Order: sequence, then C-alpha cells, then structure tokens
Amino acid sequence: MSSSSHTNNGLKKGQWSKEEDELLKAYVTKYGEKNWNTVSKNAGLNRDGKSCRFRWCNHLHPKVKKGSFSKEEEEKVLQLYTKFGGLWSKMAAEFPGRTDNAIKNFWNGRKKRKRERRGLQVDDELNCNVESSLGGSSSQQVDDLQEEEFNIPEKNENNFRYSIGTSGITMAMQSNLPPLPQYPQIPPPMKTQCQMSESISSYKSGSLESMFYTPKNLEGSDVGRVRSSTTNLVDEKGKKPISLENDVEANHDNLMHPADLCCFHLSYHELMNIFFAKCHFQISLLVY
DNA sequence: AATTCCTGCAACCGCGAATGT
DNA sequence: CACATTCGCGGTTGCAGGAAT
Repeated sequence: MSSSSHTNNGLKKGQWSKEEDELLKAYVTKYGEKNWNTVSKNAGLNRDGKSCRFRWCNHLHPKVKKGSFSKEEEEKVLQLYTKFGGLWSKMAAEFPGRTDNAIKNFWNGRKKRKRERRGLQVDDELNCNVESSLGGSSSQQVDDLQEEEFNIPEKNENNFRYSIGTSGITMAMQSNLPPLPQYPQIPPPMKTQCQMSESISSYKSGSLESMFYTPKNLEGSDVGRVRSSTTNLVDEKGKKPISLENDVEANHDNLMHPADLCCFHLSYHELMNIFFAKCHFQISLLVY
C-alpha cells in the first residue's frame, strides 16, 4: 500500500494527510455523518466515500480512543468476545472509545501470535488425540503455551502436567497419581440431550474445553470413538468440521453452555481435581 | 551500524443489508 | 416491485517503526 497510490478512477488511496483530515473533520462537524459519497465530493477530498467514513469513524471521531489496550481493556475484550464472538461492531457498541476495527486488530494480533508460537495447523486442532497427550510432544506444546500465555507455575510436577490455553485446559495425568482428595458427594450425573454413554472420567487426558464448551453436534455421539483416537467435531448439519479453537471463536452459537455439562457422565473427582488445581482461573480464560 | 524480523494498526476490499427512487 | 445506491461489517493486506541479531 503506497501513500501516493490511486484507484483506477483517480481517487486517492493510502495514508491520509493532515490536510485531508482537517477537510474531513470540518465538513463532518458542519454537515454531519451521512451520505459519505457527497462528503468526499463536497469537502474537496479526492477520496472514496467509504474511505472517508472509515477515516472519520476510526480516527477522527472525537470519541475514538487511541493507544494500546490496557490490562482492563484486554479483559473487557475477552468478556465481550465470550458474549458476541467475532461480532466486532457489537463488541464496539459496548466498548466506549474503541472501534470495531481496533478491537478486531487487537484480537487478531493476539491470535496470530499465539498460533505462530504454537506452530499448529488448523487441521491439528480438529484432532483431540487423547492418547497423544500422554506421549510427550504435545505436552511440551501445552507447556510452552502455558508459560507464554499465562505463566502458570507448575504444581506437583511429577504427577500432573496441565495447561490452560486456546483450546482449553489440557491435562495429562501420569501413572503415579496421589489419592484424590475427598469432596462432598454430588448426585449422579443426569443424562440429557447428548446421552454420552460412558464416563468421560475414564480418559487419561484430554481437552477440558470439550467438557465445558461442547459442540452440540459431536459426530456419532460415540464416546468410544472419541476415546480411541480422534474427536471429529462438526457443525449443526454434521458436515462442516469445527476446530477446537473455532468452537468458541467462530461457532459460538453452536456451543453448549457450561451449565449443560450434566449431559456428560463426568467424573466429579476429575472436575474437582482440575478446579482445585487451577481455581484462580476463570472459566472465561478457556476461550482466550 | 546495518540488516532482518516482528508487531501494531491503518486502510482496502468484497459482500450483504438497508434505503432510496 | 425492481433496480440502484449507500452503508456497515468482517476479512485481509501491507506499511511503518521498533526490537533483535
């Protein structure tokens, strides 16, 4: 993108000059934010109407806040993402001072870095290979993620390896587990729409995200298949694959609320184990 | 000091929805 | 009702400047 480039109809493209900003600001302040094509003509700007609108809405509007996101703002973005998914304009509507474009840039920037660090292909994320978590390579991967994203200190390192990251909490238990602590009894899990037929507690490891944010459509609804090797998550029609990352980020509507967890025969001990180990993390971190 | 790499972010593009004629 | 125009959104690109080598 060159600051001096032009479109094929002679309109200017690229970076805005101070003079152009002043012209646009003066015009919009006087005549208001409408009919952007006439703004570009009448304000003496050799710019596309869309470009004028974008410049005003994202930079010149007096309510636009510039600069990097504070810690509080980062947390707010996270909250809004869990609420709206990738609907940037809706997020911006509840985020005074920040535009949809700014929020989108912030989010995509983080996501890009995260992916590059992990060195994962999207296809890899389609697979939640239960066995491989015990192997070593993938636990190294989650360790890296853990350190880089959240800086979580290891506890009981000889017995547990767990991590919280994009695809949720991954936990690989090794063979010499200590006895589980005693927790108050809870009623047996209820069977609901998913009708998982086996106890998920029999897994040695897996992605906790699949427990909390579970696609309503789990191909085949067959725990045996899930356990044996690969979990294929698909959309409502059962055709389009859903990556674990996209479970939350792109297919928010297809996800079950954590409150629907009762559809699984999930081991209470296993859940408690994870919660007590990492209780200072909010579940919302799972989508980060 | 020069070069390469990385990151943030401004801006463009295509598309669908809304509105006007 | 049909078509044209405008608007707004989300995805993507690529520049600029700082950091690392």
